[in-house]
Amino acid sequence: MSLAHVLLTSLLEKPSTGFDLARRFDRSMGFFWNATHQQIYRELNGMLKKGWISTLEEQAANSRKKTYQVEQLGRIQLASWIEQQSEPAQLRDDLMVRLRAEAQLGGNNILPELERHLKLHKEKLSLYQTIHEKDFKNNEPTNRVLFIHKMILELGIIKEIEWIRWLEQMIPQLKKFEQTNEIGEK
Amino acid sequence: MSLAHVLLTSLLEKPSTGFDLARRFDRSMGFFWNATHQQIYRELNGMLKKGWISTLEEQAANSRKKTYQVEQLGRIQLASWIEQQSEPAQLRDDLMVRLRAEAQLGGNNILPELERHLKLHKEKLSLYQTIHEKDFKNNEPTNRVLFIHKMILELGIIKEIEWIRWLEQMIPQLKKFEQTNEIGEK
DNA sequence: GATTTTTATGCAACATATTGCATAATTCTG
DNA sequence: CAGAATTATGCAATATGTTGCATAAAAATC
Repeated sequence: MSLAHVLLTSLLEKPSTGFDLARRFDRSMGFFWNATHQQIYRELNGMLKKGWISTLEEQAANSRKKTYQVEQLGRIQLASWIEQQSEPAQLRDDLMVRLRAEAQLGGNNILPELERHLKLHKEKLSLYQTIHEKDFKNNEPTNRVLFIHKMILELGIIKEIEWIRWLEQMIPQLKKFEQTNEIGEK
Repeated sequence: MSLAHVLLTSLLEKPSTGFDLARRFDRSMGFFWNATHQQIYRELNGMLKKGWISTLEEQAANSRKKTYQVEQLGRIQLASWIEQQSEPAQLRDDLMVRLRAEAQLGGNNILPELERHLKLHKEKLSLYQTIHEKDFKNNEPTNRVLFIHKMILELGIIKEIEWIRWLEQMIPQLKKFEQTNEIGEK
């Protein structure tokens, strides 16, 4: 159960509302974890009941907005969770399944989807690069926390670059097979 | 629900038992999809009920072993599923969460885990490279199916290489921070 | 100032995944 | 050939994730 621990980490950085957290998942957080607002609200309520987090009292009474902060119990929980081992993230990549299925069944309808993904990866890369420029202009952060954040972001950037490179190799070669077929049919 | 479609694709390649399929997930299949034997058996039973697959009759009667094959309904299902769009796989990487959490809480206990992951990625790379050498000795497959299989495998290889490269950059730099701390404390 | 959009939270139902346990045939090993 | 390891399947309980819907305050737009 690490969604809870992602949220705890995020809340340690800055007390936030569920909505804020959801937004952060769409940005810097998003490339190593994702969650819908539903999951986030449910998890926040769960952690509140367990006493890992609490709401700030200073909220305007008429608003539904709730800002959460980490309690001592949450810190202890997070610290002990860090010690645990975990296996490398295992992929579940729909596009690869489709590619392999399409290879098996024949047809050549996968190209538009590959091109769509190429575009999406380029957009994501561009987003990460913008964040990188904004947050890490100066080359070598002396601060350990900043260094780790920088490295995590750079891993995200590398992954997007590799996707783009792979797709840009894949697409023209699949097109070649398509042409070969057309010629063959004539 | 694409586990079903992974299994269909796998069964199209070769009629298999649940156990066979589970084993294949640990190998070439594993880097773009994973599943426990539990999920696989449950899904196979589900697909059997829906008539997407059937068992081969020729089984020895006294054995519990069941070999499944794809039915016409399964083929149709798979073909129509291929047409659908899907978003790029979203990561959920425990190690990145731990890194960021540890950055936030302080401490420097994450190094052994990073080193363990480095070892695991090297092992996986080595496994993929063995498969690559075995299956794709000749450089350019003229067969479209083989070409796709080769490219998928190469994506897996690239990803492992990038992990290794990243971890090998990360580990010594974190060690430097550790040393700096020790000197600071003297 | 009425309407739309964005911010903000949540329930309920359903789908999918994980974990621990249980079972039994088959093959390997001493 | 007895015992251990591997092959082979599955139930039940729990945990986690997704989808569709509902609500309402606050801010922006017309």
